[in-house]
Amino acid sequence: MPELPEVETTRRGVAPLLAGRTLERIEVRQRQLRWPVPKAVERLLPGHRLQTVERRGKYLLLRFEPADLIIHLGMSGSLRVLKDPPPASKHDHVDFAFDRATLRLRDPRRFGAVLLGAPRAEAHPLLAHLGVEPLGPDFDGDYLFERAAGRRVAVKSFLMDAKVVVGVGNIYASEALFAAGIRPTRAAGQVARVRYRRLADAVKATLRRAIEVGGTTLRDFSDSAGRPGYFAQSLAVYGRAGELCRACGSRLRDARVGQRATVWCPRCQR
DNA sequence: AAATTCTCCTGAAGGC
DNA sequence: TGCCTTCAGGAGAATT
Repeated sequence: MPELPEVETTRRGVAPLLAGRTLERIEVRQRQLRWPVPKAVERLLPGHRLQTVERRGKYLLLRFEPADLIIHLGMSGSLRVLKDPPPASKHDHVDFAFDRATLRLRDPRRFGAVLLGAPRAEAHPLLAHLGVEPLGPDFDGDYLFERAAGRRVAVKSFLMDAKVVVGVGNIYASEALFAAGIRPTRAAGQVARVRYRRLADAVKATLRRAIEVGGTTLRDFSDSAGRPGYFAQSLAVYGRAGELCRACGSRLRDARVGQRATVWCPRCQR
């Protein structure tokens, strides 16, 4: 599923191909995504040039002069740039036809979103109160420690709270907590400052490494091949419940934490 | 205010 | 082989 690294990979794939191009028309085949695709998208954007493609958390922001196009990939969304788009298949919900290529949104589960930020995405209610960027300068252990003060929610849920820090989904939260030696179920307010420093470093390292690996999907970005299961081979705990810890050999435990599948090593993580 | 539960959707996986 | 059930999951909304 698209996490921050895959969204960033998508951004890096789309930007050089489409920035500066003119959006000629939009075809919405399925308007009912997470929220209905606003008609204003089709009304305001065609005829305008795409200025930049940016990212805020897991939201992609396509900046046009009149307004920003906001795209979220949800769980199963993907974007492709197609020079010569084949006929749309069942889950190809929206096409953005630019002068040289078409940006096509595919999203089988329809948890994704296409929205309009008018005039700018930052003002949109969904983005206005987001937490800090995990790879930005404001995210560090001290920040986490201060935000966690008094919180009794599990540290994993805390780390996945977009009002705290954006873009850390289930996979990376699980992996970063393992790397930092912190048990996911521990109350957020019961984690020491020094351990939050390790956690913040682990989040950054994990995301950066995944973005690097995600770069391999860049190369075949505009062809129609499915994307590879990047990063999967280097996962220490996610999806490995019942298997043995690669660090100490203990059997990995699992439970649901905040409605999310969670795996940890009972020996390495306290 | 904070924490928990519910909700959207479809494909994959498991059970029989 | 096939049908039915369960589950996964991002994250806002609703509820406690």
